[in-house]
Amino acid sequence: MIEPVTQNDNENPILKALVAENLVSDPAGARGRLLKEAARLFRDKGYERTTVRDLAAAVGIQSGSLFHHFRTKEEILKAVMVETIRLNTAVMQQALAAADTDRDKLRALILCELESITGQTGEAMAVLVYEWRSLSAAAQAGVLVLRDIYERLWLDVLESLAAQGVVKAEPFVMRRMLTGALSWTVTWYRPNGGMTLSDLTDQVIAMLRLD
Amino acid sequence: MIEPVTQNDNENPILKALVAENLVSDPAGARGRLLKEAARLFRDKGYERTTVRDLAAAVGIQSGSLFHHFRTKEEILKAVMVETIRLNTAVMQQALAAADTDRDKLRALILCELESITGQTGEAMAVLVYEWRSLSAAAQAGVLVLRDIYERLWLDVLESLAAQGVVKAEPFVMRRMLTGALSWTVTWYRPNGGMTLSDLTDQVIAMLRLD
DNA sequence: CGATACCAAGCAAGCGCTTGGTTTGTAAAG
DNA sequence: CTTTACAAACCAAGCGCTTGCTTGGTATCG
Repeated sequence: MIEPVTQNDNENPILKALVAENLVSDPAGARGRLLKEAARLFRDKGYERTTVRDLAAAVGIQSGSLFHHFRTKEEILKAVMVETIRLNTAVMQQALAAADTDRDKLRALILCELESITGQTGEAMAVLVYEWRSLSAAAQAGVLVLRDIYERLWLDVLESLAAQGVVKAEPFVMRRMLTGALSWTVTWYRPNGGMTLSDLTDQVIAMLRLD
Repeated sequence: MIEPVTQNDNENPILKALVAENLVSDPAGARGRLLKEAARLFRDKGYERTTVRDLAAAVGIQSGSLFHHFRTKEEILKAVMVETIRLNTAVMQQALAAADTDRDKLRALILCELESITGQTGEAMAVLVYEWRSLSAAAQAGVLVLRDIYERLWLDVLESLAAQGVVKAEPFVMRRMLTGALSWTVTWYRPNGGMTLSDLTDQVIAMLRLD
């Protein structure tokens, strides 16, 4: 059996709410643990290089037993993406609500996305970005609906800043540039390198000359 | 035999010079044609999803015949990266020489990189960025030497702009952000979408508030 | 005539996934 | 409190296929 693990996702209330609504798998449960390990493996090695035997070994079961929980390997990838985007959308909405000005909101968005891409908890966001083409067209369509909601959060803030003249570039272009810039951090940023994610956020703000 | 193709890489003098020095394979020759097709396939489908049979079919030979030109599949990936970086370094150096101010130089760098990432001719730059982890550690080290030269071109300009107070972020952080932002365009930018690469460059400049 | 470029065939390994059967947790029935 | 029943979770084995790569032989050409 996939051993139940002592809850170290320390009581995140947002996560708990989503688990209660059955929108995200409990990370202490079998399915949740598998998805978490899958996210880490997919991020580190890529979807194609990760075998079902790797996935099974990561949670201590036989490869065939995986297919008791998921019908295909791709279904695992899709589940990682769907649950990740749900969690991060919820986290972001809360961070936005806590920010007053549009500038603060943009900073909150940047910090949130950095945390979800490079952080320990949300290793799956990078998967969502870089393994997109590994997903079949049919599965992509399903995830896209959720993704649009997420992107809306960004565009609303950027469009507001553009209306104020603070941002000069086209919001949708700028968002895509930021997507690339922030997700790319996963390849080079290391938390123990003397630079915190808050520092990194400040650097992005400085680059955009929004301070 | 890999059919020699009528030279449609229309007499690019930089390319010709590199071919003459044996630093880059002639795209009209067998090896060059293969590398070009490989770059396209790797960019579009990813290294892992591209099989040696795909590569062979793209140039009209049997899969086994590939190994007459390259010892392993990975050697093809490395060759694509090495030749790409050599070509793009040369192209960039020329573009830099033609620019007067540091602002103009940065604009030239951005436009060059966009062209090499999304353009028809240099489809391989995206491979260099996104298939990096598919390369073995040993091969990475070899390519890294060339990559450092390329990155130096960027850092020199950014450090100069930082010294002038035009750029507020740390140059090396900013370069990495730009790497991500620019390479990510390969996933969404389409040349026939009403936006030229020059327009896109302007958007980046506007985002950085350098106009 | 020798080197170069290729083909036809196929090997060993690894892939995603299936199968048939066993263990384990749960809960009602005796 | 035990027994019985059953579904969910898992294992051991392996199937069919694809993968990167090898081999032995054959054209082609200076």
